[in-house]
Amino acid sequence: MQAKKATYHHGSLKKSLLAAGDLVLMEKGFKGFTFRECARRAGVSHAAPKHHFGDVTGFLSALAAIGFDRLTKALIAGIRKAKDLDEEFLATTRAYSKFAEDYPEHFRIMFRDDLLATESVELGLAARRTLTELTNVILRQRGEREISVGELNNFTKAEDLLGDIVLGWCHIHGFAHLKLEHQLPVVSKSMEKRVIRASSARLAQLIRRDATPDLR
Amino acid sequence: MQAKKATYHHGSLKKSLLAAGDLVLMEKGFKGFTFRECARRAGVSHAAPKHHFGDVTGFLSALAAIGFDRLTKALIAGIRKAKDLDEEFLATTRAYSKFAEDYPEHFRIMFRDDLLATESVELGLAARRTLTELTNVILRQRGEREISVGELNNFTKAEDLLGDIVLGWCHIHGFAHLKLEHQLPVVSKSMEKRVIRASSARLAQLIRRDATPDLR
DNA sequence: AGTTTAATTTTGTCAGTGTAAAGATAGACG
DNA sequence: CGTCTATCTTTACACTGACAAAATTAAACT
Repeated sequence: MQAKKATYHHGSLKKSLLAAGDLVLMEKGFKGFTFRECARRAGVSHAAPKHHFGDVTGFLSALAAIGFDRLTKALIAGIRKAKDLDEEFLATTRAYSKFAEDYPEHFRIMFRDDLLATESVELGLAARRTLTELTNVILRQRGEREISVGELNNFTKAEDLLGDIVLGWCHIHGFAHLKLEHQLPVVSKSMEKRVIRASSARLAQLIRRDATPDLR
Repeated sequence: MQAKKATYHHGSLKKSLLAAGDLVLMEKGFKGFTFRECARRAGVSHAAPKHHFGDVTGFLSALAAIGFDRLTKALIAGIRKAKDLDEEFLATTRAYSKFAEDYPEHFRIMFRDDLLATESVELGLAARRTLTELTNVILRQRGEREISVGELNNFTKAEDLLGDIVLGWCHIHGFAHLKLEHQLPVVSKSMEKRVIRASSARLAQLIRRDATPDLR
C-alpha cells in the first residue's frame, strides 16, 4: 500500500487514501468507515486527508465517483455480451444488480445525496457517464442513435425519451436496491432469476412497442 | 415532551424515546441522529435508551417500523382517492414517492439492511403490511381478489404474480429513491409529473394486459 | 547557490459519540 | 415489612471528525 514511504511528502497520498477508503468500505462497510481508519491504512496521520478532501463528504464523493465509474464499466461489459435487444436489457438489469451486490457499500453511498458533496464535478461527471450508458440502452431499444456524455443534457429534454429512461432505469434501480436491502419477497434464487428475466423482457417490449418508428 | 417528570422512573420512556427519535430524524436528519440526542430530548440520561432498545440498530429498527406504518397509511389514503385502476396505480406511485419526500430520513433507514435488526418481528411485520398493500394494488390491476397480511407468504410463491409485483414495486420504489437522492435528470416539475403519469399508465396497462383473465 | 514561498503532513486539542459497568431508586410482590 | 427486579443514572473508556498551529519538505524565484 505505502510503497514510497520514508519521504515526508507521500507523493501520491490522494490515490493511496482512495485505495484505502475503497478497501475499508468493502471490508468494514459504511458503518465501520471512518476518516481516521483510512488515514491509518494509508500510513499517514489522522489529519492528513483533510488537505486533499476537505471533510468526510468530500472523501465519500470521490469514492462514490469511483463507484459510478465501476458501475459504468460493469454495464458496458454486460451489454457487450448480449446478442439481441431483449438480452441487452436483461443484461443491463443484471449488471446493475450485480454491481450492487458486489459493491454494496459503494452503492449505498452513491445514492445518498445527504452524504455527498453535490457540487463535486468529478462525481457529477461519473454519474452522468453512468446515466449516458443507461440512456443508450434505451435509445437502442428505440432503434435510435446513441449519444455521448456531452449530449446527455439535450436528450433528456425530450419528454418521450425521458419517459422511457425513467421507465427503464427506475425498474432496474428499484430491483437492485430492493434486492440489496433484502426487501424483495424472494422465494428461491432460481425463481428470482426467472422473474427478473420476465420483467425485463416485458419492459423492453413495452419500450420498443411504444417507440416512435424511425423516420429516416 | 417530558410531562411526568420529577419521578425517577419515567413511566413511558420507550414511547417518549421513539417520539424524540422521530423528531430528531426529521429535524437533523440521519447524519445528526444520535442516541444521546434522543435521550436528551426525552429528558433522560444518555444511557437510558439501552434498556429499551439495546443498541442503536434496535432503536433504528423501531423507527423504521414507524416509517413503514406511515408509508402503509399513505398508500391506503392515496389509493382511496383513485377512481379507476389507472388512477390507482398512479396514486400509489405518487403516495410512495411523496412519502419519501415527506420523510426522507425515515425512508433512508427503512431501506438500510445493514443498520437494522433484521430479526425484529415488529419491523418485519410493518414491512409486510406495506408489501401487502402494494400486492393488493397489483391484484386489483389483475382483477383478482385482495389478500390480508397473513396470506402474503402464499401469494408471493405464485411466479406470475410475483413477477407483476416486482414489475410494479421496482418501478415505484426506483422512482421514489432516485428522485429522493436527486439522481433523476429532472428538467422541470411539470415535465416530471407528466413523465411519471405516463410511465405509471403504461406499466399499469402492461400488467392488466398480461394478466390471466378472471376464470370465475 | 541561497532565500522565500507554497504545499504537505504532523501534533495536539476539543466536544461529542456508543457502549459497558456499577450505583441508585421506585414499584411489585412475597 | 423486606426483598427483588426493572428501570434509570453515573462514571468511565476508547473512539470519532473537525480544527489550529507547528513542523517539514518541495518548489519557485533570485
